[in-house]
Amino acid sequence: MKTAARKFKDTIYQELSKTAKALGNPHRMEIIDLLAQGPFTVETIARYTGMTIANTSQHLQVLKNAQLVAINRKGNHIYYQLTGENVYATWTSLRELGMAHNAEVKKAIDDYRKGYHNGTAVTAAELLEKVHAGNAIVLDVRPEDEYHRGHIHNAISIPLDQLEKRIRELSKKQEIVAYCRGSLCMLVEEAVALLTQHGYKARKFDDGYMDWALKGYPTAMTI
Amino acid sequence: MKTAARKFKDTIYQELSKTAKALGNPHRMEIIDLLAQGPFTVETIARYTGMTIANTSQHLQVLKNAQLVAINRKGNHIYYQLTGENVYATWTSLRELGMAHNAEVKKAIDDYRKGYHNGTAVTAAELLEKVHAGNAIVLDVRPEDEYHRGHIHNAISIPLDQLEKRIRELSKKQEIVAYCRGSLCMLVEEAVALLTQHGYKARKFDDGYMDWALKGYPTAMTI
DNA sequence: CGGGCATTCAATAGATTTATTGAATAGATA
DNA sequence: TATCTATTCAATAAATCTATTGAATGCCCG
Repeated sequence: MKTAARKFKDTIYQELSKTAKALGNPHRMEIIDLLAQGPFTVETIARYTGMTIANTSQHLQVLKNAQLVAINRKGNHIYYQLTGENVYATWTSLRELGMAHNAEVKKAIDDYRKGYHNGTAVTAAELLEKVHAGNAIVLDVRPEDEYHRGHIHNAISIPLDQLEKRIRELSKKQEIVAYCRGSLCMLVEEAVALLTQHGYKARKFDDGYMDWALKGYPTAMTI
Repeated sequence: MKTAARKFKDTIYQELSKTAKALGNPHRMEIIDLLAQGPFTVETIARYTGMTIANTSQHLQVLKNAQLVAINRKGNHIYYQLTGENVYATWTSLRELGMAHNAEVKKAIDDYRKGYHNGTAVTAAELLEKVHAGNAIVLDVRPEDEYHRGHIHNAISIPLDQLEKRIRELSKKQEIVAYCRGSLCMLVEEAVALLTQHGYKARKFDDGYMDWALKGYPTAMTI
């Protein structure tokens, strides 16, 4: 026979583990990571993650049941978004833990970054100084709507997929510091490689926008 | 064909989800919660969680493979312990998230508390007043070492497992406000029930020490 | 060296999770 | 009202996770 205390604990841990289970799938982790940038439709999420629509929807239902995401109808589309900042905070916590304890993760990131030969990254403190001094072009290479929702103060937006054809908008004389979402987002690597290749003085800020914003550093948004 | 970027993401999310998966089981969550108190043997963990030894061992292997716990031989026993503070930090983050978003959890805690018929809890503001006025005994029922690391200003320490035999140290005339860790810790409920049963005027402060300290209310520590 | 004890391993059946498929639904638009 | 479109549901087979059992391992101590 179980004591009341045992039953209580069983319930609590059972319920709490549901949250962790919902996060414990690679596709759903990628979805959380993506939704941290803002609300997206099922179709967009599916395209980003390379899943079928039906499969994506199914994973979104799991996240919704665990109260990690919520929906928001707009016209013919349904936008999914995180239910709160604490969802992203927990995902960050898990990511940090994984990155600290899992050698495979470290190796994969290292290998991928090394493949680009993009030199060392600018630190947040260095970038803050550059932003204040105004002696560097800060370049946001994320998709444009993510830029509009929030970006580093004084940054300009050229999404990666437009960078090649719009590259003349940039100056070869000033240093360019490019950034994207951060941590696991590798848009910035491709951007810096492209810029360097075209003779620009480009460096990367690979902490990304989320980290910058979380530090309370200056941001802006356009409406 | 998958792009290099897609392969990279697959690897990363696959690996990161392993950590979340390891945490995504009620038994393993309880083990993590227990190991936060310090190292324990398999047998102790099994007894505490109500599992068989073999099953406990199996879950511990899962946690070990995910690098969340490590072993430490001592004589004939093997002690399991968390591999770092960040493991507990992540578990805390998950717990907070679950408690914030999961109605079942809130309800279970509520119901369990109600089962003790310990009356209503003292709010933090009320307790603050009582502490200032000095017209209540503030009683810390956590294990003694936790009391020493930090406690509510002017609280006295009688760990729950010593309360029955040391109960005469308390006065029946003054109101007693007991507290423990908070959230999932139910020591305080048992303490108040015991005190009431012995004719003391006891109430509970069930936010617990962590909440009190986080509010910036007065605390003290002994060395 | 050998008995005893704590822990792990291996096998298995039952439960849960996952991706895929094609059909169903619910809002918007006309 | 009928049609269109984005999204969800339902069914299924394959994969993975879980608890249980009993046997195997490895370490201590006499």
